[in-house]
Amino acid sequence: MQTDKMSDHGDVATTDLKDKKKTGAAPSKRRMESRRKLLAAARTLFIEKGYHGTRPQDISKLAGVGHGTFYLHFTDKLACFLAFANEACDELGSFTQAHMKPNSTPMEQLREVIAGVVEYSNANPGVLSAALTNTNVLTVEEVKTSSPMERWSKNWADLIVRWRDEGVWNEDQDDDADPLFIGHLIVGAIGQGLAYGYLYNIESNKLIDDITRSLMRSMNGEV
Amino acid sequence: MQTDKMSDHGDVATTDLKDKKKTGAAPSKRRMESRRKLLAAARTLFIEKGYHGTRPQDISKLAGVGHGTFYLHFTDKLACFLAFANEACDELGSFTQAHMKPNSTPMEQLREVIAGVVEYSNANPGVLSAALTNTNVLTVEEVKTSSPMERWSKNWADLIVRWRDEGVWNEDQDDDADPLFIGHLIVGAIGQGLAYGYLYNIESNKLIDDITRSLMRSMNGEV
DNA sequence: CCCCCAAGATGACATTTTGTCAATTATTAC
DNA sequence: GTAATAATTGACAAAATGTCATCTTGGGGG
Repeated sequence: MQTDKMSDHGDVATTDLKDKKKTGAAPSKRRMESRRKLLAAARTLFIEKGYHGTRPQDISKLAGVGHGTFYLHFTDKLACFLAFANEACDELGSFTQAHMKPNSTPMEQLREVIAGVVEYSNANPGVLSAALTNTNVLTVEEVKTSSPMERWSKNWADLIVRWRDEGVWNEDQDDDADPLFIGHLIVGAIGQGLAYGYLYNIESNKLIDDITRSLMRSMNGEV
Repeated sequence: MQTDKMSDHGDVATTDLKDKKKTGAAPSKRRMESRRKLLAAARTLFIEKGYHGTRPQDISKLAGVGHGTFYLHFTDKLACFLAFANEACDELGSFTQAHMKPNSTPMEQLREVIAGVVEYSNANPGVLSAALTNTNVLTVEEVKTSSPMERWSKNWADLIVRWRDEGVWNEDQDDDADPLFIGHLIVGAIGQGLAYGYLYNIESNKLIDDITRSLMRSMNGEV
């Protein structure tokens, strides 16, 4: 620990299986099951106790596997946290994807996606506020462009491009901002918007409406 | 460690002097100097290595004080991190305050504040991305309403109220959203906006313009 | 069905990190 | 200058992290 070897927490967006030689051997069922239990336990504990308050020990115990097994799957607590955050980000992505209604106005589509986020957040309390975070706090080594928030921003950027292609925007604009930039703004705003809603106990529908309206305006769409 | 005593990381927004009996005795000059050195070292290391990669040991050594001194000032690494984050938040507050030009339009004022944030961020690389973070990741015990981002959101809410009082907004609105809500959105958007600017090397003036324009729109002001 | 063996899991142990406190040094009040 | 108090220190104790020799499991071949 604290040795100066270049650490390898960057294997995040893909599999996170710690070792996995170049041999394309499929990970066995048994191995995958251990990993699944560990990640489930990690999720519970990171949400309940935070990063600081959670020990690899506790994760193994809750997962019902031996202590050493933890280190077969993750190099350390940080790698485990990043795996958790990425898993949550993917889950959120699929969940909101399923909320898309293809043939509607951008306003309605936007509202649907945000409703999806809020619904996911209600169904999985604490997950987003723990996972959808700037992982810079924890480490500066991670490949920044594959952090969960960064990936989610890209999803939004894609959506915005699609909307623009469909020509549904106001046209009196000379300043089409970079979709990726807008994506970042949206992600930041949603993250804080959810935090606000949670902290001050805002009713879901009001929260969805307010976030939708503000974002719609910031993108210069029709409200 | 991991004992079940109720831990006390909540003394954050105020002094963070770990003990400080009820006697209103002023902290001695010597004590304050130790604390200052510790916080300076903590800032350097948290930015350089992240939370995970920084040990209390390292902070004491870099600060040039004995190892035990660290624990005289902070209960643990988490308390130290929160003190750092709060200090940075206050610094940012003062810095942007100084950027306010009283007799100008909201648009100009908004731009000035954002320019202040960007300037601060350039002058103090890494500080905001480390400090202006959702501290939920690290701990769930902190009194949420006094987290750095929460406090910054309140500053923004005050500003928005002032602007509204001055009657500079569009009036064709039936939906004046809660200023505190807008404050949160702004803080989230700025945080991610800065991350974007840093990650993709956006020129400062363009970044300031883009953030300003988007936020102005989201608040339904004149662009 | 049973034997074999390699992937996987385990937990005792070694290492590293965190936290405490009796002893020491600096500061302040008189 | 001296006594009383505040602050610091680092050796040591407690706890967490990480390793690895050994054991277990499950699936393929006979």
